[in-house]
Amino acid sequence: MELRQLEYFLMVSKTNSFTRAAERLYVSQPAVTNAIRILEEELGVQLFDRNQKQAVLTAEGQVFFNHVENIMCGVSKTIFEINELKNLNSGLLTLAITPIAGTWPIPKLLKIFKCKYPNIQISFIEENVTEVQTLLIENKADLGIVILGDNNNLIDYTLISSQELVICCSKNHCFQRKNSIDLSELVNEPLILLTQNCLLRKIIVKEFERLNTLPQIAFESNHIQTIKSLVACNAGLTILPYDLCDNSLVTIPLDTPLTIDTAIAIKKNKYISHAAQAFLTLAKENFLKHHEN
Amino acid sequence: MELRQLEYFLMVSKTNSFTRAAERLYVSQPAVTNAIRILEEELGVQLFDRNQKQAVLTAEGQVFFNHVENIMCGVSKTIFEINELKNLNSGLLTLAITPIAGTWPIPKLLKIFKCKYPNIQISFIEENVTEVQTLLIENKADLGIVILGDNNNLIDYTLISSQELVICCSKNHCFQRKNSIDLSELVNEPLILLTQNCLLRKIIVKEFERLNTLPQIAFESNHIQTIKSLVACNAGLTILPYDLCDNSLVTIPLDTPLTIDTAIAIKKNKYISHAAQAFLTLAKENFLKHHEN
DNA sequence: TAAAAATACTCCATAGGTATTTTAT
DNA sequence: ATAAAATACCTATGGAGTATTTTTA
Repeated sequence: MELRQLEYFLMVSKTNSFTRAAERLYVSQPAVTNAIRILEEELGVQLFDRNQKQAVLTAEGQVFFNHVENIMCGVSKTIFEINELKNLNSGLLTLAITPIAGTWPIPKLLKIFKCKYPNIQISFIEENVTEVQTLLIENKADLGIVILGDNNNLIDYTLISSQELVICCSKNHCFQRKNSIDLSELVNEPLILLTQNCLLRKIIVKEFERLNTLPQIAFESNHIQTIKSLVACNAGLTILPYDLCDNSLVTIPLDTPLTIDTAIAIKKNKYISHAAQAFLTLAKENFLKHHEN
Repeated sequence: MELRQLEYFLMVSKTNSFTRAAERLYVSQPAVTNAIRILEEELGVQLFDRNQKQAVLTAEGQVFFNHVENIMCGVSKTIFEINELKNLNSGLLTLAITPIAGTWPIPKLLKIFKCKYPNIQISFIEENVTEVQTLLIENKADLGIVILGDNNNLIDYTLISSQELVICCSKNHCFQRKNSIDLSELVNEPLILLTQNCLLRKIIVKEFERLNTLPQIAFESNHIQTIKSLVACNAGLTILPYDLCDNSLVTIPLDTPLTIDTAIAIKKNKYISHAAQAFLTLAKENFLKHHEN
C-alpha cells in the first residue's frame, strides 16, 4: 500500500471516473487504472464497481474510503505542522535557566522573542548551573541560559550579555559622591549580598579572595528587591549588575571594572531546533546591538 | 512522502539506530539511510540528530513522530477492517424487502444468517416491489427480497423459496374433508384476503381472472393473523402459503397447484459485496436443502 | 580501533508513458 | 458510435543491494 495509490483512489472515488481522476492528477489513465488494480489485488477486495455507468465504490470500497480520508487528512496535517515549525509559527522551546539569569537580562530578551514569534511556546526549567548543564547533556532542554564562570567542556557557550558590576549605596551614604571605588575600599563595609549558592555572590566573593580578604556580609537574601531595599535604607552596600539598579540607589563604578557575563549554553554537536536557532540568533543580534551603544 | 519511508522512520525512532532499524526491517542499512535522507529533504527538516551517540529524534522529528504514529496506526486499522470484511467478520448488509417477504420466509433465513455471521449488521428497508426495485437500481440496497411476478429487466432474480398455496378453512367448514379443491369451486365462497396492494392477493386475483371470474372478498386485512383468526371462526376461506398455516386451520391443496415464489433480487452487472454474496449463497443452499425433502 | 552512518556504484523492479483493444451504453 | 477502462509494451526513475569510505567515541 502506498500513499500514491491512496491519493489516486480518493480522486477516483470523488470523480467516479478513472479518466477524470487521471486528468486531475496529471497522469495518464492507465497509470490510475494500474495503481487501483494493484491496490485491489493487495487488499484482496474490489474497490470500484466498473460495471455501472460510472466507477462507483463497492461496499468494501466505501469502508476503505472512510479510512483513507482519515489517513490522507493526517498526512496533510503532518506536512502542515512541519511547515509551521520551519516557519517558526509553532514549536516548543525548552529553556533551562539559572535563577539570576531568569531575573535578568533574560526577561527583556524573552519579550522581544515572544513578540517576534508569538506561536512558539516556551517552557522554563529553573535550576542551578550544574543542573542546567546536566539537563542540556541529557537533551532535556534545548538551550541553557547561565552566568559564565563554571564551564563544562561538553557544552558551547555563546555570550549574550556582558554587564558591568557596580557598587550600590543609598543616597545618604558617604560613598555617594565618589566617582569610582576600588574593591579594597569595601573590605570593612557591611555588604548585602545574594545567598551563598548564587553565582553573582560567588563572583564577588572570588574577587575579594583575590585581594586575600573576605567581604563583611551584613545581610544575605535570595531576593534582589530585598537587597535593594536594605541598601536604600542604608543598611549596607551591595554590588549589582548596572541594569538591575534603579534611581532609588546611587551607583558607583569600580576602579578595575568587573563584569557578569550571561551566555546561552548548548550541548556540543547537538542539532539545534528551528525555534532554538531563532532564539540564539535573536540573542546574538540583541547583544551586538546593545554593545554598539 | 511514502508509507515505506514512514515505516523506516518509525523503526529508526524506536531503535535509535539506522543499522538496527535496517536489521529489523530486513533491508540494508544504506536503504534506511537513503529513505530517511530523502524524507528529510522533502520535509526540509532534519529528523534525526546523528551527532549523538545514537540517532535521536530532533525536536522537529519528535513532532513528526507523533503524527506518523497516528498515520501508521490508521493504516493498520484500515487493513484490519478490510480483512474483517473479507472474513465476513464485519460488514453492513442492506436488504430491501416487501412486507410479505418480511413476514415469511425471510425471518427463518435471517436467523440462520445471523447465527453464522453474527458480526454482519443487517439493515432493512421495507417497501413495495416497485420501490424495492428502484432502491436496487439506485444502489441504495445490496439485495432485494421480493415475491416473483412483477420482474424488472435491470434486475436478476434468484429463487430462494417456492411454496405451494393452499386453501384454508375452519375445522367446521364443509370443505374440511376434501382431499383437494379446484379454484373454480371457490367462486361463490366468501374469501378473506390480504389488502389490495399485496402481491399474494394479486396472484390469487390473477388466477381467478384466468377463470374469467373474480373472487368474492368478504374481508380483507393486511395482517396474516387477522385473516387466520377470521378463517378459524368460519367467516370464510383464505389462500395462504403452506408454511404460514398452523394447526388451528384445515389446509387443502389445490387441484392444479399454485405456488408463490420468493426471490433475491440483485441489480444486473452489479458488484456484490462479500456480505451480500454470503447471504445469497446461504439462501441458495437453504433453498436446495429444503427442496430435497 | 571499532562501530555506525554516509557515500559510490550497479542493477532491476516498477511507475508511468503511448498506442491499442475491449467493453458498455 | 462513442466514451471509458483495460491491456500491451516500452522507457526511465529510483529503491535496494554490495562495497567502501568517513566519522565519532
